[in-house]
Amino acid sequence: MSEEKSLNFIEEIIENDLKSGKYDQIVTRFPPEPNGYLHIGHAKSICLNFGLAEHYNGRTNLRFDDTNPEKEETEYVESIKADIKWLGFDWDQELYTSDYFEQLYQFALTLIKKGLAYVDDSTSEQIAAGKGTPTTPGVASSYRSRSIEENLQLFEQMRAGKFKDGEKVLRAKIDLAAPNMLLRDPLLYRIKHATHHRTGDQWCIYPMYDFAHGQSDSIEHITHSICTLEFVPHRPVYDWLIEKLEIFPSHQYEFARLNMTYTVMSKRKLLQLVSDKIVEGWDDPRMPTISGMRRRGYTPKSIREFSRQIGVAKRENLIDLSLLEFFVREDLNKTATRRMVVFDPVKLVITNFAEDQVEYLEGEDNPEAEQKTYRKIPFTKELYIEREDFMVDPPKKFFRLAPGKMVRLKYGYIIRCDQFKQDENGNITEIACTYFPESKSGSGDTTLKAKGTLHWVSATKNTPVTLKLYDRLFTVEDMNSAEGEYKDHLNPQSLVINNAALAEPAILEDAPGLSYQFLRKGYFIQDKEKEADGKPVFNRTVGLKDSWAKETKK
RNA sequence: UGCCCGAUAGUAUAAUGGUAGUACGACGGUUUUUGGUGCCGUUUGUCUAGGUUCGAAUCCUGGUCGGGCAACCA
Repeated sequence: MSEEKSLNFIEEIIENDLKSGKYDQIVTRFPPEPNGYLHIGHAKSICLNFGLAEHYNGRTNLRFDDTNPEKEETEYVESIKADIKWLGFDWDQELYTSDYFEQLYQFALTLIKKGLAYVDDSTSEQIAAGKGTPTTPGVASSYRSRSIEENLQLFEQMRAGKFKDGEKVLRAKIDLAAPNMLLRDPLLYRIKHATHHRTGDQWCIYPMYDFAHGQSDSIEHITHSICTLEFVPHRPVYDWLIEKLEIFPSHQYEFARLNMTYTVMSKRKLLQLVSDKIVEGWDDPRMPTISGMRRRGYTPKSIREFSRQIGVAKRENLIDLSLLEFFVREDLNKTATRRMVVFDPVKLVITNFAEDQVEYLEGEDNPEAEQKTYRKIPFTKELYIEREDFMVDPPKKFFRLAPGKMVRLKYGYIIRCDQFKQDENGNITEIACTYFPESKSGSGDTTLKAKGTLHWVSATKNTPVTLKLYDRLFTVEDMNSAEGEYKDHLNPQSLVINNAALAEPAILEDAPGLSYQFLRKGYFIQDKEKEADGKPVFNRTVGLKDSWAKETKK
């Protein structure tokens, strides 16, 4: 980290706290609720929390915020841990808010004994009504004036399971006229006779977010508790509880959550996409989840770089998907193994090449690599090229194959198109070419020149592959302000399957998990699933930039 | 009509009272056995009205616009 970089507002706070001696070491935490899979928005938070601790020699706890047994599952715990590790971060301690249930209960007793909390028998409707509105103060329920002894007894009975769900709650006694609605006696505990993924049936009362998060931060001596903007109005509650409980003063800081074009980022909506089977699962490559992006071929580095570049601020934002794509291309360009795959094959015959001859050409695995490695590519009389790479009557700027024109076959020879065949509908069925042996790749011969270079595969020595071409899940840029239901804007083209593609044979020998660039096409990664007949499936991570496509649109 | 947060190119993000910069995008050029990559260049910005000051994106006041807050969710 030698480069001069300006600080974001949280880094400024930390540097000041370190300089002033307020803290010797910073402690952050990443506090996911295990009720869904992590998405790219969480990745921003993970990079922030873990990155800060890394940079300032602090530490970061992973704490599962599991105070709502009805929504939380162990499956989610495991996926969250795997995603954080995959992103390249290590937590100091693995913790659960449920580990603190006894401690939190004791905190609640402390509050009651101080006359700062009371058991309320009102229904949730009555409580909501009693809170008033933003412009009118709330009114106290008759239970607000219960004695400390009665509150203590009732709260113990709540824990002991004497009451049904919703019969009673514990509330803080703060200020029913506060302009901040959250200060109007917020709920601290509710009764839920539900089985918790870790504590089982040990508890039937569960703390609310407000009574769990800040206290957990305090127990762990978190110095900088970083969360998203929607918790700003909770901060006075956070501070009030810490003050009244006289515990370690953690502080909360808020930043704007990540929004991205053409996608949704709420766990509720993502869960719906999964349960309504609009996508295949949480790790569907179209999902903005970490696991989906991993399956799609995104790299941890590209996500970390993306998080760094988007910065941290307090203003609402909507980040261009193209920025994420830039970072994954940047990373993959340096690391992806090059292979040739013809997506839409059309036959090409080299008329002056021997019938049964197979010539093995050498192809660089990656022109950007410092240590060059090569693979063999079989070259034969009959080949396939991309249908779109041939035109009978091409426009001026078309650098590809056309009658009488010359192109280079990548890693091979320059060829000239002499003839072509068409069916009755005008579709090209075969192209006949002459090749020039002296133009062989690497020969250094420069007498012949070709403007374009095409990728190709042997017609006899290739392997069929399935290609899954993914695109944005939605058709609307800003899904937050899109009219109607978000499901109205699903992109019908978000997945296009190509069953006709043919790949060079080297692809069968490659190590699993390799990132590929299919030459002139895009970045791909092999999917975990194969076709029933064993045919490999490749997911498109992102296409290559295509200035020809842009040109043709003009 | 209460309280809170925010407002800098198309999108993000810097400038911490002293030359408005960076990245992505867009556009153009160049190199190239990937119409990829690399390299070079162009373009567009301080929400508004006052005030303080030699000097304001920055400080103050009013307004406008955007977001949030009245879950036994987090």
